Amino acid sequence: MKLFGANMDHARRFNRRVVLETVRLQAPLSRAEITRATGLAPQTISNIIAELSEAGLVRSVSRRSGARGQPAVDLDINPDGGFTFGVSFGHGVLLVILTDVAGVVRDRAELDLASDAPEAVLDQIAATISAMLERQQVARQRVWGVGLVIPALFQDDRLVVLGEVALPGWKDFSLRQSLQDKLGLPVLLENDATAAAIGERLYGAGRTLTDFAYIYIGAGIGGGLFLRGQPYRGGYGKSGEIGHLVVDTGGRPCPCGNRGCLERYASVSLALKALGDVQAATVRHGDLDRIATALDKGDPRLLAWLDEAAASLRQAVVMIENMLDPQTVILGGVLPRPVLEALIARIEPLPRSVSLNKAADTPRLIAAEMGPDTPALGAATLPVFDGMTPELSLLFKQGVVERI
Amino acid sequence: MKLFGANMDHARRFNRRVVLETVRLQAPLSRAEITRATGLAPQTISNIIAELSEAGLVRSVSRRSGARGQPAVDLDINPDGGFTFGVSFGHGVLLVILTDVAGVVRDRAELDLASDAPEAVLDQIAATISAMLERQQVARQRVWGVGLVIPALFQDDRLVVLGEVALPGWKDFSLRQSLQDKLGLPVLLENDATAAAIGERLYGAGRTLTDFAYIYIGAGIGGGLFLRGQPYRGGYGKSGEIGHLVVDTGGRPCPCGNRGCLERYASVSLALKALGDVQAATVRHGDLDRIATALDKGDPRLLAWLDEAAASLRQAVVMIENMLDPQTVILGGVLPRPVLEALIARIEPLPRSVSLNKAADTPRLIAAEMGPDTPALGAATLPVFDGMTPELSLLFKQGVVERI
DNA sequence: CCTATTTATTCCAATGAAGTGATTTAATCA
DNA sequence: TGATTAAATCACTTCATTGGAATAAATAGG
Repeated sequence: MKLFGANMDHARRFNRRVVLETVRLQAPLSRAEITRATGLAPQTISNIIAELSEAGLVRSVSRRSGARGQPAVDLDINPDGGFTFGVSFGHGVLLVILTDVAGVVRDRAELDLASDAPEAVLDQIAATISAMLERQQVARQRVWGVGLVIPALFQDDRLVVLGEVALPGWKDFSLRQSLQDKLGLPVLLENDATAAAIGERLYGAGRTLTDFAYIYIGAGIGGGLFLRGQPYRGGYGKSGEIGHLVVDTGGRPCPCGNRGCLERYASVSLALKALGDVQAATVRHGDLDRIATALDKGDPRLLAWLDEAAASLRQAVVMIENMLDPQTVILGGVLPRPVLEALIARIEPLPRSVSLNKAADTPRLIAAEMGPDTPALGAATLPVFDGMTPELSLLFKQGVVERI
Repeated sequence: MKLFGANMDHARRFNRRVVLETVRLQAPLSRAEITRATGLAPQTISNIIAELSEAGLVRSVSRRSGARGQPAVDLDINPDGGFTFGVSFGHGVLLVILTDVAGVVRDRAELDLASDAPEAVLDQIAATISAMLERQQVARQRVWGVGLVIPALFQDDRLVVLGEVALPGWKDFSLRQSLQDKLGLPVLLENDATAAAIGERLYGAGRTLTDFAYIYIGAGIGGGLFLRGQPYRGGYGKSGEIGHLVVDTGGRPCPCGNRGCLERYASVSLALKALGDVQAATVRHGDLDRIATALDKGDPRLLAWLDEAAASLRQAVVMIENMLDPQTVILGGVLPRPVLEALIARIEPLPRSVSLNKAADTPRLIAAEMGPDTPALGAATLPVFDGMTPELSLLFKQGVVERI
């Protein structure tokens, strides 16, 4: 265990990020307001804003009026200040999106995978990214980085397989480094649930939260944790494997070796199976539409799945609450919004837990705000998070994305 | 959500703590070694050590020899640099211990509570502390603070009651502030499990760990989390309520309203009940001896309890692992060491979880190193932790204990 | 035994970050 | 129109870390 000391340069970078994050979360706001929010001196804020404007990350939007005194100049994040790519990949579909640092999607491409081999996939990603940059007239040096999301767990950039084997040939492939070398851009790798949690934190239901758990419903079930304002990845980078929380002692057997795991009751694969899909291990966009339609029509097979999924998720939510006492639990994933809401309606009311007597203004369970593109959107937020979020300990190890 | 900026003074205090913590964990070591460990310049370390020696927190112990070059001067923490009190209180017994900053117990007193009223208890604590200071010839200004541990959860220094009501009259009493005013010393309040986790982190099985979960077996079951090198208290300060993790769906009813909670299978109260104790809601020291004796004699009633407790704890450990992927899980509490070890032996082998394929050098489940005095020992470490541990975010809000 | 080498530590001045206090700017209020 | 209020900036100060040179004290080798 090594503890690093801080110097002025660390403090400097830390403060730029504090200011940037404050602007991002509370824009529009003035220099004077940033001063009050951060506790830094007005002069310091003035200097930092000058630098951030110079770098094109922050812009002046308007003068305020109506109050006494010199009118405040409102600032916000300059959307053209930077761009990121989000790549989600899994189950035969490759989704690439281009967003700006304000979180607006600028371009989007959905492709069928030509091959399952790692090298071929990376080539396809690289080609798509180049084409998008060309089409949108974005210079490569204005791209902060590329987020890559895969529905799996990692340790040191390599896949870790817990239950069934998903992707043969990928296990010992250093995905992140290979793509980074190929693109000449910073690449960040994350599992789907954590990426989704980061996305919700930056632009969605978690904007103002520091501590929450994200339950990701995809082909399987994943969990992303945000604790003390930072994603929590655990001692070895594999936290949030809530799909294997036991919600029914002695219940259905799971490939992980235990019985009654959450994933055996609440995944999209199971919804598809309930709807009569034989090959439900993979989830494609059309499948999600079918689920939405089934809900619309009140298909009893889907309703039965909903009930079962809700019952098991209810258990999981209470476990998460009792263990972590989060501000809230966010339920999300690839499910269409109406299905998600139907699910939440069935999960409630929640049983007693430590979260019971908390302030009433935060509900215990809320729906994620990003839609079915969540994995790619979450991926796209990774470089923004890496380059914007203030966390001293991260500044000690030179981060992947450094823009200020 | 408010983000604070850093200034030179923050960096300064942060660095003193980094150095102090490095010395604490790796002593004996030289200035040059601290330089390499922290990444700070040799001159900086020299200055900081000069200051810390001046303040009496660090001392030179010896010159090293045998190697080339100017011999290094070994440093370590000066035990006389400061003192703390640990007070644990619950179930009719008050335990007060005096320790130095190196973690050595200097004095100890076990008292029966004269009364259950808050004011009377605080008076008794204050009197005991004054007597100890007198007896050990320790000046009050050399005391960093007092840690107070109660087997309950808090929110803003007030008790929060989840299931049964434990202490009538205490619910709306501002314990910490009252005792602090009475003593004229910084007082820190914590629940038993979190305090025990902090204690293990500073002086016990968690010395070199940054991420672990502590399962506290007392009258009930509590959990303390240590994440990213800091205790994790959750969004509202009530994390770690693992006694109410459901380990047996539809199992025994629990006062919390659910069924099959861990606490219904694995607490010391239940062990006592199994041994025929009718009034098992409270646990006294004699009770623990009885449990140890029962194990010694192979009492089948205790063995049955051990098996049941082990089965439910096994579930809980796997849940914790899958949710948090900690470096390890520490099992501790008030149980005598042989009983704790018998329990661990019965919990193993652990089922599959994300922790399965981690580096083999860290076992998945280990026993706590502090004995039955754990609550008070943990309490005593609270001021040390507060005054020594480097965490920038804590420095923003003026901490309770400030010694450097 | 003496000198070169190695390593730890300290002296002194430089750097560069935030902070301070006075000043300027630009609005509303009366 | 002048007083008041608040935002933002200018010129200068403060101070913790840093960098480079110097010093101290041991071992290694001839």
